[in-house]
Amino acid sequence: MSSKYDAEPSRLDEAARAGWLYYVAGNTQDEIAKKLGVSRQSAQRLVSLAISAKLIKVRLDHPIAQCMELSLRLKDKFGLQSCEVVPSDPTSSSVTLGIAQAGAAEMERHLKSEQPIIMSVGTGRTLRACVDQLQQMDCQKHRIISLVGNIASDGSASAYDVIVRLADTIKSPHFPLPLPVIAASVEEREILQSQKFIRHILDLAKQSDVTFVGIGHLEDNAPLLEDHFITSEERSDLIKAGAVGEIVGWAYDAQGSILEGHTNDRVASVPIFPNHDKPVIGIASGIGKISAISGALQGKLVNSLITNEATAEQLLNN
Amino acid sequence: MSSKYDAEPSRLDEAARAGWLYYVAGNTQDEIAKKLGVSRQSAQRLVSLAISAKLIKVRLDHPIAQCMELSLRLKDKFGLQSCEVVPSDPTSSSVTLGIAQAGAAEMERHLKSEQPIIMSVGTGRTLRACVDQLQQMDCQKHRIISLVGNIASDGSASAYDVIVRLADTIKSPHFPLPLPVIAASVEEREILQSQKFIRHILDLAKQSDVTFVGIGHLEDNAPLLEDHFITSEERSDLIKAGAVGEIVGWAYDAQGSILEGHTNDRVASVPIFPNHDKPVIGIASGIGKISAISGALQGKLVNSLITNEATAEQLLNN
DNA sequence: CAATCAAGTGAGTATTTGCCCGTAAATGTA
DNA sequence: TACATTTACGGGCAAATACTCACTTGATTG
Repeated sequence: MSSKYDAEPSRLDEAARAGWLYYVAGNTQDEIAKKLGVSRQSAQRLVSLAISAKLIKVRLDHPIAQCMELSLRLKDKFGLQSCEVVPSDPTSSSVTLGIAQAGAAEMERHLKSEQPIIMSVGTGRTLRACVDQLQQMDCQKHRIISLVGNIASDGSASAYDVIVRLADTIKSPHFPLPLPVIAASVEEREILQSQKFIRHILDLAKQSDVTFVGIGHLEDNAPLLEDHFITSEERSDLIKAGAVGEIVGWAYDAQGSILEGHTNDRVASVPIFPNHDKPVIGIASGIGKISAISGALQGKLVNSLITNEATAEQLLNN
Repeated sequence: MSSKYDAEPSRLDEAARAGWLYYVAGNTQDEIAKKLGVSRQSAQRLVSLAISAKLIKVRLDHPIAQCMELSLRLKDKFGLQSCEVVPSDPTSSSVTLGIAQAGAAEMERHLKSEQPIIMSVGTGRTLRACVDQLQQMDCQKHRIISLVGNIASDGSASAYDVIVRLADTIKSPHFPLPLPVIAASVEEREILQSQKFIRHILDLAKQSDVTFVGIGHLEDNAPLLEDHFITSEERSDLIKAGAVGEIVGWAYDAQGSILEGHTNDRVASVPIFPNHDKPVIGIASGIGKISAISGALQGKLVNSLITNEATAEQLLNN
C-alpha cells in the first residue's frame, strides 16, 4: 500500500504505532506483530522502545497519585525505609485526619504477622488517634511495650493512655512503664530504673520488632508543657540549647542529635538510638511540627514516616 | 458527597495506589501485593480496576508520519485550521478508540489557557468518551456552555450528560441548556428560547472561544433517532431533503448547507454558522459517518477535525 | 430467619511478556 | 576482498499476568 506520500516510516514511528496499539488499543504483542508485519519479538522491542523513548505517557488521575509522589521523594531525601503520605483536607484543621487511619493500617499490618512480635509504642494525641482506629483483633501472641512512662508529675495516669487502649483493642499482653516521664532528679531516675521489673521492660523494648512514636514539638503549646511534664523554664532552656522536638520525652536539635543535659538527664523513657535496623515509625503532621519532624528525620531517630500531604510538601521544601 | 478521608480507604483508593505502583513506579504485581498487604490476585484486580475506572490515562506523544501526512492533506483539501489524525486499530470496532484521548488532549490544551475562556460543547457518545479521558483540573475561571438541550422527549435528562461530567472534572461553572433538543412546534421553540436566562446562555455561546462538537449521521441507527429526538418518519423526510448529517441537531446536506424546514424549524440548540473564526472542532470517526463528516467539512460547519486514520483515508478518497 | 444475591477471595491454569542467546545481516576497516 | 565488529532478529523459556471457577461473606429482602 505504499504511496508517494509515505516517507520511510522511521523506527520511532513504528514504535509509536506499536505503543499505541499496545497501550491505547489494548492489543497483545502478538496481534501488534501481525498488524505491523513483524515478529512478536520485534513488536516487543518496539513497545519497550516506545516506553524508553518516553513516547507513552501514563498518568494517574487520583488524589493518591500526588501523595505517592511525595512519599517517594521523602524516602529518597531522608533515606527512609518506608514513608506513607495521606491526602490533606485543606478545609479541616484536624491534625490527625487521615493520619490516624494510615497509622492504624500500618499497625495492623505488623500485628497480622504469624510470628509473635514485640511492638513498642510512644504516646501522645496522634498515636492515641491511631489506636482508636484499630479494629478489634486477637493478638495474644504479640507483646506491646510502652516506651514512655504513664505517670504525670501529680501522680495521675497519663491522659492519652495509648498502651492500655491498644492492648485492650488487640487483646495482647502489654507492659506499661510505671514511671514518670521525667524524673525529679538524676538520682531518682537511676533508682526507679534499677528496679528489676523495670529493667525487664527496658530490655524487652530493646528487642522490639517494630516501634511507633509520635513526634512532639517544643513551641509554646508543646505537648510536654501542656501535660505538665516540663515547666515553662525548662522548655526555654531546651529551646536555648537548640532543641526543636522530642520523641518519648527525649529532646533533640535540628540535626536530630539528642541533647546532652537539661531535662534529658532526667527522662525516664526507653532510650532511643538513631539508625535502628528494625522499623521505627514516626507518625506526625502539622505545619507547627515541621522542624521537629525534619530534625527527627535528619538524625534518623525514626526510619519510617507517616504524615500528610501538606506536611510532606513542607518537609521537602526545607 | 462522602469524604475521601473515610476510615476505610475505598477500593478505588487502593486501586489508584496499585495503579501508581504498577504503571508509574514499575513494580510487578507481586511487589504491589506485598506492599499493600493483599494477595497477588487481589493486586491484579486492583490494577485492572484502576484501568477500567479510568484512573489510569495513557497517551501517545508522537506524531506518526502516516497520520501527519493524512492530517496535512485533510487540512489542505478542506481548508481546516487544524486536523488531528490518530492511528486506527483495524480490528477494533470501538469508534472512540484513540479519538477520545486526542480529543481530551485538545480540550486540555485550551483549558490550560491563562485567560478565562468560554468553551461550548455539543453532546454524544464521542464527546462523552473524550470527557472521560480528561484529567482533573481546576478551571474555575473558564465557563462551559452546552450547545444543545439536555432534555429528551420524555422529559428525562440526556443519557450522555457531557457537560455536567465535563464541568465536574474540571470544576468549571457550567451552563446546561434546559431545553428539549427539538421542540414540539415552531411556536414552542420561540417561547422557550425567549426566556431571559436562555437568551443569556445563547448569548454566551456566541462568544465561545472554542467549540467542540460531535458529528452525527442519519443512517438507520442515527443517534437522533436512537435517542428518540426525532421519529423514523422525520428521519426519512430529512433524507429525502438531502440531509447527510447533523451537528447538535441541525441537519445539513452533502454540501454542508443547513436545511430549511423539516425538523430544523424546531431545533432548539444554539445556531451554528459556517466559517467561524474561532476554533470549531469536530470529533468523529467511523466509516458510517463519512458522508456526514464530509458534508460538515465542505460546508465549513467545523474548521478543525479530530478523526482516525481509516476515516481520514476515506475522506480523502471521496 | 432463611433465601437470595452481589461482591470479593484464593487456587489453579492459560496466556502473555521479558529476556537470554545463538545466528545472520549490515557496517566498518585494512 | 577478507575479516572484524556492530546491530537486529527470532527461538526458546522462565516470569509475570489475566482469567475462570468454586467458595465465603455480608447485606438485603420477603
